[in-house]
Amino acid sequence: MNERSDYINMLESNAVDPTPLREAVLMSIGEDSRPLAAAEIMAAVRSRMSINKVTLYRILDLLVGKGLVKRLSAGDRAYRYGMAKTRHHQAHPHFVCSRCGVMECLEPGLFCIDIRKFQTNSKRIIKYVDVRFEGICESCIKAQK
Amino acid sequence: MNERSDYINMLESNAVDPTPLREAVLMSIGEDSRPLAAAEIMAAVRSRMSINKVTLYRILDLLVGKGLVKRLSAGDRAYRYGMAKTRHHQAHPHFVCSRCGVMECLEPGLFCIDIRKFQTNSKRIIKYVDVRFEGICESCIKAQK
DNA sequence: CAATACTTGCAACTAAGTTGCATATAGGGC
DNA sequence: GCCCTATATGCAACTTAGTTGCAAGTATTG
Repeated sequence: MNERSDYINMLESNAVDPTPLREAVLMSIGEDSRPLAAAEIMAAVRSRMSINKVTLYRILDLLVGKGLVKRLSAGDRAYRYGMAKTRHHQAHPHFVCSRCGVMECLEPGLFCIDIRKFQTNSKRIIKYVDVRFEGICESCIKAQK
Repeated sequence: MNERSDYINMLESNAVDPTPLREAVLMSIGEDSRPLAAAEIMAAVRSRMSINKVTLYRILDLLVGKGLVKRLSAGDRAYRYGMAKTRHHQAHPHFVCSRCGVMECLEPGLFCIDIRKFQTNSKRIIKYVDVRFEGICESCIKAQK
């Protein structure tokens, strides 16, 4: 999807020192079409270099804090991390397979929710909406045939 | 909301032996307007009787398995448990406060998602849709003033 | 080159939930 | 009533995913 230099750029333009590990973490997330669990990111980074899990979690926290990465909940107990929405990357619903736990992105705009509508008749402040579909993914359907 | 006997009835009509602990767990969930975390259910039950955490989790698994209770994800690492949808209890979106973590139910029908629409242009089997709003709850807004 | 700040690693810890196994407790059959 | 089996509960130890404290390494800056 992107050049290495694009990731370095993203880091720098968010005032994050682009260390090799940070670059590798961001790239692992950015190069995958699906949001990944920390363990998957760890495996991806470790295929190229060595990283400690604490460092990984701290880099993830940093990237989430800087708004580069979005922390998603998959309905199980492990977060998934995906690239945050940018000009080229709209908000979209996600799908989680209840058999294998994989998370996939669905097309944006399949439906849109107007947060302001809720805002008016609510005493709460609403910031995000998260739409998650659950079911069986394509490869699990194939596998059981 | 309900009589004790209603909960016993629910259990029996789902072929679950209505032991005092199961009844207390189901009642704790049913009498609260919000879906509760396991720790909250534990506290509620323990105010009346003694229960071990393993027993609680096993009862929760059983009730979820029998379709009496729904396991919800709040975006943090603890599940919430709420009464499953019945004739009198429609599916509805939830709200989670990102400050205190409380989960609340929103009115059903504020928007409806047609699962079949997704089904047609998807190679996946979709079973549920989960809509979760995130923001600041009323009492946290008051607290900061 | 020393002082300081930032980054990474290691070990130990935490929260939420799970597993294995032992001990109740409840019904059936005789 | 007593034995046998099935189900329910409890206790301890374990697991997973993530966090904290602190030490050591690296970089930057005056």
